[in-house]
Amino acid sequence: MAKDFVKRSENYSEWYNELVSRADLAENSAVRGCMVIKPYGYAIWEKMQRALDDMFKATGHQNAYFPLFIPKSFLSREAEHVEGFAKECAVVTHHRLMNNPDGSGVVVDPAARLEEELIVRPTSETIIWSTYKNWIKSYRDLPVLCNQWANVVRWEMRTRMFLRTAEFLWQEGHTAHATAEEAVEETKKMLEVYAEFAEKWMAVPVLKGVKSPNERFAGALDTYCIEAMMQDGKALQAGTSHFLGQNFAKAFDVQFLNKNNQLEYVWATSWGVSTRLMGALIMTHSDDNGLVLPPKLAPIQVAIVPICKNEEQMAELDTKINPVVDALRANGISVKYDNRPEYKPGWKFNEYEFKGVPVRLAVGPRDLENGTCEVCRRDTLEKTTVPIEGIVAYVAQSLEDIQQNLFKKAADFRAANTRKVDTWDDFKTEIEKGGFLLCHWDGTAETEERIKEETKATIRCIPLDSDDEPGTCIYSGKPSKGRVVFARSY
RNA sequence: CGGGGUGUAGCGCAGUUGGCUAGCGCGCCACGUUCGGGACGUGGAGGCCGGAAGUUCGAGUCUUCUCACCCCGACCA
Repeated sequence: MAKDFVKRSENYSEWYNELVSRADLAENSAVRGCMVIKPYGYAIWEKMQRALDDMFKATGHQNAYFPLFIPKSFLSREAEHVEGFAKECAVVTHHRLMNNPDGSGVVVDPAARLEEELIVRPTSETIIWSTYKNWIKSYRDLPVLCNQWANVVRWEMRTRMFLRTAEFLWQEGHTAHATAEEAVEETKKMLEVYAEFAEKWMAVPVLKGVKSPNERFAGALDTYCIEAMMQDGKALQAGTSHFLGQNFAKAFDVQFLNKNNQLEYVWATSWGVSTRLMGALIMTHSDDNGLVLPPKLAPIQVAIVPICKNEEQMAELDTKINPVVDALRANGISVKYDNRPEYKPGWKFNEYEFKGVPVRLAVGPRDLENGTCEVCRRDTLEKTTVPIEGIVAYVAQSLEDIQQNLFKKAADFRAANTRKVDTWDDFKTEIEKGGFLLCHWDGTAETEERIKEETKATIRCIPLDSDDEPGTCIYSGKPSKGRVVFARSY
């Protein structure tokens, strides 16, 4: 049991903050709104990166890198785009400091003012499309399928660890295509990649859908998204994939000659997921005993705790356990054998439990006699004593079971908190309970806006796999083509 | 930018109507006993009381100014 750890039911956001800091994932930095991602948290991010990067490569993408700074004039080339980001940009105005004449440290040298200010990228469409102009002349140059792993800055008012920080890490894919159809296909393909990653790796069930015009990315024709449900019933946008049409090609004059020797503007997509996924991961699985990690993303999959009274016993345990460590590692399982004498077993149990290590093995004198070891699963906290002989297979199976079980638990939770609502009165009471509400909507921005004002709920997405029949809008009573997903969100 | 709040040891806090040597818990260091669910004892280290100015014999405490951070609203992956 975690000591002095607030329960989810008591104060969900405090639980989240405490968890992030006590599990050693991240901490606040000296810079407002910016966090330090600690080694354990970063190790999880690296595992996510690795899996995603492999998937991007497998779908034909290459990594590249574009500058952190964007000339101010670039940002304003696409009207909607600048409109969407202008209010949250960090701006570089000078390039030199000087000693303060009064002797108190350094000040900005007024003589070093930049001719044109530079924006710290909030996203890279503009700098990338200004580059693509040089890369693309002919249909033979297409498609361009690039991704970059980068940091971006959005000067947010209210920040929260991983969920919304002023600087965050992400990947952004930027592709260029000869036809609209191909670009749309790319947009959807990457949404599928994100959904697969979320479900297979993170064990987070997601809803695939398209955003209403209101919630669309600034400069996109269509924004596809995956939406996850957190344990407090709120929605979290976990990834987006945008069909940008020819907006950026026109803004940066990127044209190509097609097979008929005619000039055409290039079609674009962009897609991204960020360190926000860490927030999704934490809030989907973790419990009142701390972090719970799906085995596929756990930096340590198995922690082994020896139990002994003295050095001789420890030496004996070492000789028994080291082969087990080797055997597990030979099977691709990441193991931490924690034989530090400074910490007691009970302390270690709590430590690895709080950090979400999926499987813990404990081996003590009792086990030495019986040729067994104790296996404890983090998801269920069940303990079983098993023969040490078949331990590798047993652990491998447990890791798989945990991965499945976490997904199933999350999927069941989502199912239990998703419901159809048909009247406005019901809507107002149901939204207070949290979760996803499937409702008819008349398709207008006005209705969406009203509902948001009155209930703080927004349309999370229009589900892609909706087979719902037409109905009438929950708010206006006007005709609706199908149900959309309403929820309060992060 | 509005409304509310907090700055005292690494972290969490106490500190009375101004009063003499600024405390407590956790953590940290040393030694010993412990070790199957966060051990215990003894000893120890650690402070510009956010910053500046003022009132006073005397300021962590009162006044003014300032800075930073947190919470609630408008913005968002």
